[in-house]
Amino acid sequence: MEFTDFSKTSFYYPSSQSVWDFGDLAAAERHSLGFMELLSSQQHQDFATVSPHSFLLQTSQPQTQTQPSAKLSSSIIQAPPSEQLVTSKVESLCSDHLLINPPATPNSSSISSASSEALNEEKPKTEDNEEEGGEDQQEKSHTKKQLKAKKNNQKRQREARVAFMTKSEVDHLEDGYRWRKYGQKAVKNSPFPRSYYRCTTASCNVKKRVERSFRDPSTVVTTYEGQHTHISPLTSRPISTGGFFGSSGAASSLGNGCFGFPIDGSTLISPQFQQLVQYHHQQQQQELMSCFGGVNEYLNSHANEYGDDNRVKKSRVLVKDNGLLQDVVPYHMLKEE
DNA sequence: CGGGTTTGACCAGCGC
DNA sequence: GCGCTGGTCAAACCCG
Repeated sequence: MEFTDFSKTSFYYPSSQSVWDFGDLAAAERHSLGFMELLSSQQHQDFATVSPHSFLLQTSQPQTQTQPSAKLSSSIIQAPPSEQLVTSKVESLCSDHLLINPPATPNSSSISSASSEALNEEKPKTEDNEEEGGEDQQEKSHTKKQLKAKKNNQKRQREARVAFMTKSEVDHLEDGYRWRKYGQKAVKNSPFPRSYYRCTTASCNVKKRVERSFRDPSTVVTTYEGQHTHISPLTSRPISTGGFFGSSGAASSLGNGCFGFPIDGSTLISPQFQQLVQYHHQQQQQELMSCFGGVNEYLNSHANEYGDDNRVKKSRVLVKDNGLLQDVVPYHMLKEE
């Protein structure tokens, strides 16, 4: 099995409600903020999901096409619920690419409403489909309901989306889940079509769009919508043996973050990202230790900037204690400290 | 034969 | 209202 090299992946967070036009990534980048700016601009959001890697992602450096594969860059673009586009383009000190994950189930009202609608869509209570049975019928009725909702003058609200860019020659990147393509559309101002995929798992309505950036044909933009309601069918490794956050949907397995700060039920990390990070981690585990050293150094030197952000403090302390690193990093590596 | 892909058609939202 | 665009459907097709 061959997994996507997510070390070359940049992450984006389109608004849950606004349609992200990836044809204008350059515009998004023009609005990029430094990572610290991103942090400060997100004070209203729960940033317990910030990883130490992210703290390392401070130096801003343009991403170029000619970038050698060994030279990695990372982008974080987040569109907060206010629909204000906040972007951050950062580069990792340890050639890493991790994102600050905005709430998969955000506190904001806009996304929360989207989530609740998604729930309603998943478990609709209608009179239409009472006589209908089976998956197909449910899907059809689901569509009917969508149409009905639209007719009721309700703007269709989308699930929270997460998108990321990956340098790859392959359009459809293996991410551990099984997808069924259900559509393809030509993209305006782009010679590359956009493909639409749906998770093949029954009762899981996660979708993803895959398109190639027309500005950088070597870059594939993948946008996930929704959250998996199941564990990745292609992932069998449990969290304790190498997963960053554990498998998607297994909230109980998120007892500790890979970076040392605890991830409890209120910590908002989307399953997609957990999965991505998991693969990412498997590839770059070797680099972690040096990264964490940098994290603590950085956190200490920027303590004032973070103010009394308990989450930052917590991560700093716990990183020192290795946290779940004890699980994911070979013992001898820890001992070498 | 089952599951995935292709592709034309359809629909809704949005801007003019 | 009209046209454009994004998103989805579904029949036909492909493939192992």
